[in-house]
Parts: sequence; structure tokens; C-alpha cells
Amino acid sequence: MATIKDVAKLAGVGVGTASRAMSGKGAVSADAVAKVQAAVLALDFRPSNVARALSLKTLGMVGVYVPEFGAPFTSRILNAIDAELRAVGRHMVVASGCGQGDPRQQALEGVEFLVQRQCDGMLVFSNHLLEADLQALQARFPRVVLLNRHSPALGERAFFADHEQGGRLAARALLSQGHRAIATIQGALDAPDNAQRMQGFYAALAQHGIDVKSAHRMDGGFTFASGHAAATRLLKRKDRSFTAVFCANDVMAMAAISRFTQGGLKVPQDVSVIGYDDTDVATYTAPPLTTVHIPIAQLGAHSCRHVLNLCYGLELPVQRDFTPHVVWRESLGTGPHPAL
Amino acid sequence: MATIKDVAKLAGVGVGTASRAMSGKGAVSADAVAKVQAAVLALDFRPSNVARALSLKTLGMVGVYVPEFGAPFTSRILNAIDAELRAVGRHMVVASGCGQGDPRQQALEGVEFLVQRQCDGMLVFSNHLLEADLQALQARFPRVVLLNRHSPALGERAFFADHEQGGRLAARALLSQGHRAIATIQGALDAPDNAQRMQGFYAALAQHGIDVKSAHRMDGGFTFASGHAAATRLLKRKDRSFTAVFCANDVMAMAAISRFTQGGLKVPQDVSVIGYDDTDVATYTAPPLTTVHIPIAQLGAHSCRHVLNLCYGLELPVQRDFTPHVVWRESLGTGPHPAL
DNA sequence: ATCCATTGTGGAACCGGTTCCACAGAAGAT
DNA sequence: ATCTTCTGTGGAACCGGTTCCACAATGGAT
Repeated sequence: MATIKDVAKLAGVGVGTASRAMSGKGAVSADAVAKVQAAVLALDFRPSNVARALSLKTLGMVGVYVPEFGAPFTSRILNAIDAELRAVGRHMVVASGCGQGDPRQQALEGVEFLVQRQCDGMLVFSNHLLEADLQALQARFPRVVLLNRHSPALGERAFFADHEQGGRLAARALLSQGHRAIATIQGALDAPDNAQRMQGFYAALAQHGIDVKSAHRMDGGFTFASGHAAATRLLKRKDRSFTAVFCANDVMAMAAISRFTQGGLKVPQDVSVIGYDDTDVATYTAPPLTTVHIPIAQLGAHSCRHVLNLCYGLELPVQRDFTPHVVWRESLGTGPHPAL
Repeated sequence: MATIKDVAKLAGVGVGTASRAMSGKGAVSADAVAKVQAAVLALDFRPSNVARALSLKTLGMVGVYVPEFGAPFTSRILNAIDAELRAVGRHMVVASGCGQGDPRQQALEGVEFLVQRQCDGMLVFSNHLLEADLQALQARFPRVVLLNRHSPALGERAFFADHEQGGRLAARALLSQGHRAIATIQGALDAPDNAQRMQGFYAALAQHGIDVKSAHRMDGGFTFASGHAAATRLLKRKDRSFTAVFCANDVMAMAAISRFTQGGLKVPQDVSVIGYDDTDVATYTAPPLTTVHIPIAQLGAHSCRHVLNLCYGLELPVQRDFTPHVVWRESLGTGPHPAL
């Protein structure tokens, strides 16, 4: 591999001149530039960005932590981030939660790994880190941005959608179709965004004096399997008075539809289902899923821009408003009551 | 940030000794080791692996190219790769296909990006690179491994499942359930693995003198939308004599089930559907999808090990046999003919 | 003719590790 | 007592870029 010294020698100039000629920073004569360019071409010179990184104290890379590549939001977030980074010539180093230990431990480890790799900045997508973990991280490594989660410690460096509003929207969608007897399958108990959407959901129902029987409140975990299991539990109840189910994400909603169908219930004729997230699968369930759209790609893109601004002094426009809305498809039918 | 010089000074030793004490390579007295360790702790010293990389000529990172994070296999492959890399203290740099240009152009760009970033090795997952592209890449950057695809240029550095066998298994599954009138929705036309599975599928049918009417052969593109569109076209045909559909991946199969259900056809009573890949969604469609399992996670893991062996002289065991098998669920019912 | 910017230049220092090398001192062999 | 190992050591060179600095040339103003 040719080095800058080879280039300088072949071009008949000093290394300083060669470096300036290539970077365009500093004064160089047109003649020198031409000679250097010729040498670069002749030698197929590619600068080592390890050496450059050592000198400039930046690798031009941003770390991204995701719990799992297959999780609902992950792919959209990563696509958005990669596009933003590549657009400005940076790249991403991804760490996912692996190894043994609980999810928090995995996240701590993954993040630690990224810190050690000397990323210039970091994007973290995790429900399992504690506020104290974030605080400690942020003290040691200031250029962290948190995705899909609020955090006092991070303040402006946390990007999140209004999940309470999302929950309210889901509730209103059900009420507007005449449902009153409602069941829920919530997401991971320790996930803040789960708590928010459920809170918004129950609050909007309460406004109309409606309550979800505790017997119809199922715990889930945001996964296919947990949604399937929760749906099974709902089917097994003797009291199957509910006419609609709110699932805290689409993955669980899809599994629930699958389970209901297997159990002989028709969606939406026998039971309506509303999901949350509007991930890719939602359009292609049977029937297609009515769900609350979360603009997660934008959230990924803008949080990435924020990191870029922090790390490289850029001034990319950053937006912080990620308002959810309901996408109407076919899994939500009309219920027995008048619309509210 | 403390440097090794600070550590050496505080410990009262030379930098050479400090380096040796930390790495454990070379002779150092127990006394020196103790002093260095104390200094490391006192200063919270973390070696710069940029500097280390410059000296050792390796960054300890492996590049991974994937066309899209949300594509069916992507998440399983990435999970597997990340686990393997982290297990040996390496990390991955991911580039996805973004920017404008056709998929081939995007792949070329993404791969080029990784080369320039000086990865030690590279894992490429792309159907769109031409054989000539692979040859050129491999000449310039020898430590490339190709995923899910055969390539003469790469030989042992290409890892792939036996998709012809997969296609045959799908055909036999349909025949064994008494189906003769069969429709197909194939994947991307330019994808080698699509061609292989379709070839195996048609060959196995032909062995029993059965043909798929050209009117029942639909083109797809491995995406939800393309599967949905193909199913729509099948529904619109006046001649709806088929009793089963083979879809070249699960994503299209899921969309097809959704579309059939919407069109008033019951799966599997009116039409059977068999998918391909056995991705996460397959278990939770309505009804659950019978499909051909491809051990893609193992393929990811073992190709990654191969790269590790190439790059770092490791001797991790590498397996190259990725035999598909059918996973029986409920979307495939019995047809009107005797089993074959 | 003298002075002062201005422009362009080569080389050295620097980034922070690893490793080679020369050399000191102790232990063992003759 | 002398000669050889052997262990441990500090410092210098090195990796390949960037940038600072001293120092020409060049040109214009006085």
C-alpha cells in the first residue's frame, strides 16, 4: 500500500505539500497539485484513515447500540441512521445486545464496547438502561443521544415520540367505532414507552368513564411469542365479553390476530384489534392492521443529525416533533355501541 | 485522556515496560506489573486503539454489507455475526445500500466505503453484484466472504444454502398433500438464490410429470408489496384452478395470505400456501405458515468465522453444510389428489 | 534600492500505541 | 575470577497521516 511519502517522492514534492495538495487546505501551487494528483493516480494511493484518525483525534464513526437487529423498530432506525451518516461521509459501528446477562447488562456491555472503540458519538436505543446508567454514561462520554425515550439526565439529547398521545389516539379510535368492552395486551413492563402508551390509553378511556377490567389486561413483552401467549390467555377466559383488543405493538397484534383466527374468532367481525407502531407487517396481516403510526424513521434520522452536529460542529436542521397518528386499515370494525 | 506515557511516568517505568506489562507479551518483573496496574487504575487509562491500529496495522473490525436492514434475512445474519465478532473482541462496521442508483450501484458503493474504511475483512450479502464485480473486489481486497450466494470467483469464500434442494422440498411438500394444480410467486428475477429455488421446485414437479401453467407463474420481488400484487393478479385470473401457491419467501407468502383472505379465499381450505425461509413472521401469520427453513443464522455465523480465520489467523471451526428442511404449520392443507 | 506582505515549500514534530535494540545486573557454569 | 547465559529495562524507531514553522521566492509599495 502506497503511503503519502511515496506520493510525495514520486511527485517530487515534500510530504507537507502532498498532504495540502490532497486535502485542499493551505496554499499550494497549481503545478504541485497537478503533480500530486498524477502521483496519486499512478500509485492508486488511498490515505489511511487510521493514521488520519490518530492525528485528527476522530475516526469519523458513530456508535449505535440496538438491543436486537430483528426488533420492530431496529431496521427502520438503522436504515435512517446509515443514510444520514453516509451522506456526510461518516460511518456507523453497531453493537447489539449479545452475550449472557439480563438486557440491562447487555446494553451496558454493548455501550462500553462502543466507548472503548472510540466512536466520536453514540446513539443508544435501549429501554433497559436505568436513568443512573445514562447519567454515568453521559458523564464519561458526553456525545450520547438516546432514542425513543425521555431522560432527565440527557435532556435535549433524548429523542422521543409522544407515546401518551399515541395511547390516547388508540383509545379514541376504539371508542369512535363503538367499542366499550376492551382488552389490552401491553408491552414489556419495564419499558418506559410501554408505560406511556398504556397510560395515555387508559386515561382517554377514563375520560369517558370506561375502564378495562383487570381480567382483560394482559401482560406481553413486545414479541410475537408474548402476544401469542397473551391472546391464548384471553381466549381461555370464560368471560370473553370484550369486543376489541389494544396491543402495545404491531408484532403482538399480528400474533394475536393469528391466535384469534386459530381459535375460531374472526377479526374484525368477532373481535377488533388495534396495533401500535405501524411497522412493515401491519399492512400485510390478515386482515390488514389498524394501528398507531410512530414516525420512527424520522426520529432516527433527526437524532442522528443531532449527534452529527454535536460531534462535528455541523448545523444540520433537527426536528423534535414526532406526532403519532392512526392508520386505518381493516382489523378494527364497528362495535355494538354508539360512536363516542 | 491519559496516555501510556502518563502511565509509565506515574509507575516510574519506561513506556516499553508499561506496554509490555499491560499486554503481557515480553518479560516484565512482577514488581513492574504491579506498579503499572496501579497507575492504570489511578489514571483510568484506556489504550487508544486507533494508535494501536496504526502500529499493528489492524483495526480489529470487520465490514458487513447488507442491502437493507429490514430485509428478511438481514436481522438474523447481523445478530449472528455480531455475536461471533464480539466473542473474539472484534466489532463490525455495517454499510447498507443507500443513496441513489440501482441496487448494484448501491452495493458497489457500500462495499467501496467499507474498503476505504480499512476493515480487516468483509462480509457481503448481495444478490445484485455481478460475478465480475466480485472478481474485481476480491482482487483488490482478498478477505471478502460472500453470504447466501455461490461464486466461482470466491470459491471457498462463498457460503450458501442448497436452495435447489429447498425448492425441491417445497414441491414435494405440496405433492405429498395431494396438490397438482399449483401457482408460484417467485422472488427477484435477478437474484441467483431465487433462480435456484424455482429451478429445484419446477424440477421436482417435472419428475412427476407436473407443470405449472405459465398463467400461474407470477413474478414477485421478495417484498410484501410484490407478494401482495402477485396475489392480486392470481385472484383476478378467470382460471383459478390452482389449489396451492408456492411463494419464494415468507414475506410474499404472508402478503399473499393477507390478500387471499381479503379476497374471500380461506387458507388453507380454499388455497394452500407454502413459504420459504422460515423467518420470524412465519409462525404468526393467520394461519401459521408452512415453509422451508433455511438455517441462515448458522450461515451468518460460520461465514463470519471464516472471515475471522482469514483475518486473524484463528482456527475457529467452520461448517459449510446448510441443509434446508420443511417446517409444517397450517397454511398447507390437503389437496384433491392422492399423495405423491 | 529597500522594505514588507504574500505565496508556496520542505521538513520536523506530533498523535499514542508496539516492538526492536542495546545494555545493565544477576545467576550459573567453568 | 572470568565467561556466558538470562531476565528485565528504558529509550528510540516506527506506523501514516496533519499541521506548524522557518524559510525561500515573488511581487508591489515606498
